[in-house]
Amino acid sequence: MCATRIPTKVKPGRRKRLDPRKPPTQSRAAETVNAVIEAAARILERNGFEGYTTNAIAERAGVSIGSLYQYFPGKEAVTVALIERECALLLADVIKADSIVDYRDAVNHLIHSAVAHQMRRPRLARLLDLEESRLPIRPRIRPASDAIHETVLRILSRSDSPYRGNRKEAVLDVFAIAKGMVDASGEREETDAHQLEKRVRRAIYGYLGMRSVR
Amino acid sequence: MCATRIPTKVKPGRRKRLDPRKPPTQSRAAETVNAVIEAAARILERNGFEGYTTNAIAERAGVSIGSLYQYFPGKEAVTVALIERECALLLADVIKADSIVDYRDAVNHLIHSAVAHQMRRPRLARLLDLEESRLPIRPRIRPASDAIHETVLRILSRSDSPYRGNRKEAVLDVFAIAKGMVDASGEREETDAHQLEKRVRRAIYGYLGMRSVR
DNA sequence: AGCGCACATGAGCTTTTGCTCATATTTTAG
DNA sequence: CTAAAATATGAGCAAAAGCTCATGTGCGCT
Repeated sequence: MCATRIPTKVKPGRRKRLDPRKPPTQSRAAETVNAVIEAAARILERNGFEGYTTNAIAERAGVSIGSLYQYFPGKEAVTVALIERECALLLADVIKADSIVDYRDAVNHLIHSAVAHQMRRPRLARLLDLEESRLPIRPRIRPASDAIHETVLRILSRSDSPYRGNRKEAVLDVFAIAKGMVDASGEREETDAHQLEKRVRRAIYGYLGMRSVR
Repeated sequence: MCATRIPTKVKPGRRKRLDPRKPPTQSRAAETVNAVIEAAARILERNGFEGYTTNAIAERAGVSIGSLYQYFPGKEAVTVALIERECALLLADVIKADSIVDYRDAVNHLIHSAVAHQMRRPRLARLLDLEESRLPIRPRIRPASDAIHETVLRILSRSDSPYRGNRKEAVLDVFAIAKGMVDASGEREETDAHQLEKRVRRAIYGYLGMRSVR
């Protein structure tokens, strides 16, 4: 019963929240949240952006659409959560470079992390990169993203680094090179990570002015 | 009068055409087509994907929505036409590398073309790159795209090229490097093309095993 | 002049998709 | 055991966007 629906007036200027609505407190709620995020990942992997809708995500997750919206204010929030998750995974690996003493080995580890991360779920990684640059989502993803950048910056700033240029710029460029090559490789469905890694090393060594080892 | 609308049954499997519907024969029609393409470019440049709709494109072009659909079977077809146009522009510049005798100069020209192309309308170029990899549009864009790749391949295959690896692979990698760096640079709204060009050269020289000039 | 075809128009229909809310179920706490 | 809080459900609304078609206008040709 009850009255007809009051039209939802949304002021055009109003920004949509991208953070989860309620932090889940019970474990079943946490499961729901995870199921939703993983479902989103699987849909992206299988069908790309085609059919990447909230209803489809909820269905695939085996939860109702209402539940999805209980924890995420909108579709983009799900994507952001997914990006955060993947980003955290990458960070966990990247950060190990700090404990590698040899400069060259540390750089190699960074490159390896990037390539391995993209090769784990290539299509997903590539599509998330696209989404990340398409949406102005930055704020929410920043923490993890910044931590990664800072790690790379730390490596490039070591006393035994031969690099003498603008280091912050170098971090961004190195990222751009790796991302560019690795995404392109994923797009044409290459599978040989080792082979790709060698090529990325060539480009980055060249950029950083490091001599290649024969 | 006449019956109620017969619901347009579209089989899910049916592919949508991406090529223009009718080739315009009169000059006013050609003008319409151009206006639509340029309107699409301007909307992408100004507002990004937000509001990039067929209705908006038609309105901005100063033509009716019906006219748009007379020449383009759908929104994506407009995007494809726009990409083709930009791609042709790039090709026209890239192809000049063939007549540059010195190998290093030729490579530099290629890099310069790529950077200049992206700097001309940075946001547009970047968004089109995104669309290009997001949509499975390849078939229509292939001709121009292939011609560009072949030019690069020709340069890398010259007898005085020191590069000894898999050349087709190198073409793709060089593209990936340039595109990655240049898109990233556009994203953070850099404006110094010359500066960027130098950095791209470092990476590509490194990849190709060319010595940098001091 | 006048016929025919290319071109142009835009109201409005269909589809798609994001999202809400009234209600039901489960869990936790006292 | 019971009440309250957390969680789950899904029919269905609203908005946005894609697209059609009946109709009108202008251009070229004989």
